[in-house]
Amino acid sequence: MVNSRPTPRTNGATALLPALRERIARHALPPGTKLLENDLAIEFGVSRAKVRDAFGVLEQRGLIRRIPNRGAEVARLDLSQVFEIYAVREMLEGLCVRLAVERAKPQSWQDLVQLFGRPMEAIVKRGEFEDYIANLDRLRSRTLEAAGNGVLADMLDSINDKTREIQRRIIILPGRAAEGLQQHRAVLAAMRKGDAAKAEELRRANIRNSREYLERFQNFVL
Amino acid sequence: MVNSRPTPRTNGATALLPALRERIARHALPPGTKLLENDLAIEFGVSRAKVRDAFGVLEQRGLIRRIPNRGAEVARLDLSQVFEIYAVREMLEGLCVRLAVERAKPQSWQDLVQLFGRPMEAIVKRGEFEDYIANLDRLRSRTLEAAGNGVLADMLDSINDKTREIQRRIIILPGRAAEGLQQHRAVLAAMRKGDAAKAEELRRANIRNSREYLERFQNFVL
DNA sequence: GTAACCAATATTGTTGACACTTTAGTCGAC
DNA sequence: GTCGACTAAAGTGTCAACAATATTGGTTAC
Repeated sequence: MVNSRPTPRTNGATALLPALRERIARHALPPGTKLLENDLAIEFGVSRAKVRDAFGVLEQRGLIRRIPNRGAEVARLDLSQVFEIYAVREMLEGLCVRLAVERAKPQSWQDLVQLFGRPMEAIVKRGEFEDYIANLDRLRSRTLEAAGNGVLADMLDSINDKTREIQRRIIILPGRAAEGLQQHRAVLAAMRKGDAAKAEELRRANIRNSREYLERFQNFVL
Repeated sequence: MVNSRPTPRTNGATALLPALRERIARHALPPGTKLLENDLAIEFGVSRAKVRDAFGVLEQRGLIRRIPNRGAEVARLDLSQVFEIYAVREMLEGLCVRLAVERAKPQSWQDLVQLFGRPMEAIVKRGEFEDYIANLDRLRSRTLEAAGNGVLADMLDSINDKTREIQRRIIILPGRAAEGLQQHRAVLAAMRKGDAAKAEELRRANIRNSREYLERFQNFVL
């Protein structure tokens, strides 16, 4: 049994897919959870066929695994897959930042530069990880938007779904948030100056660094 | 009506999805072609539901476009999307070559170095584009395999499906095959020496160059 | 006590019928 | 002759019943 709330009364049909994506990404449905077509159909008030359709999409995105006649379960990422993702992510996030800098006016980053100054420092000091992550997402989505590349956006989205929870666990590792903040500041400084190449390299270094934390603390994170 | 052969007597159910992918990628089904669920169900000897499932996957991969109640048609790539793909492709193919060089023994590329010497030169001279492309695919799949990154492989596969036909048209542009061959040789030389960084940069330059051809001859290609 | 079997149940897979939407064509008013 | 409303046809979307497969729990033989 997955979840016995009667219904989270949003419009079921439309909400099904995004809702599942969300739950899987945040590990509200942790890896290995069996997904029963009937239960979900009832919970969301849709037919089983629709649930099946949604499963198809989720499988394609690599969020669930389906075994014929045995149903679907939330996909488990093993360490090697995570590292594979990191290698790709480093390239794509770097590209994203570079494109964003090339296409947007340097002063358009000013508000983010400021946000990542004192306010973020305070957030890190107080250990307010939720706010930290929310601001990181803000930076991320602003950059993606400025990059103006839909294909890239799709790929990064897909990667993000799979590693959101892992990123959260890395952020709360000792010293990581503070170190990450320094790096994001450096990236933003380069963006603010309009130095696309430098911003790209700094962003890549930032992701490599995050990856190193994962490597060091992998037992804790996975 | 899409195709009225009674059945291409492979096992329908299994063959449906790859077959459609193939036909779309080679423009056997050109962009804009309407795909009728019933016709395909009959042609492949499967139920409409299966066709629908396959459509779901194809839509997710960006190969077809579905409009509610109006059916599915082969997706049209406009120029801006193609350039978006090229930006991503440059990064990912570069990564792919770098990983391959880092993980494989340098001498493992020897046979490809030789293939891309005299034999390929002769192929280019004679304008045997099919063979040229076949060998390019060989290089490509060897590199992907050596890179050993499944996530990357999926993404490049997906990109390839969408741009296979365009790449073919670029290759037959005046001078492109010869120029491309020089570049691939340079990449392979770096790979053979085990110089991952150089191989990556050369591969990226190769793709940028291909992109420039597209830019220059876009009216002919699209 | 354990292992092998079997029946009962739960779950997924498939099918066909039906409802809804769009499209194309026809007829008639102006 | 042209425009619009109506009708018929074609195609997609939905659902519920049915079939096939896997799982569970209990029973028996050893």
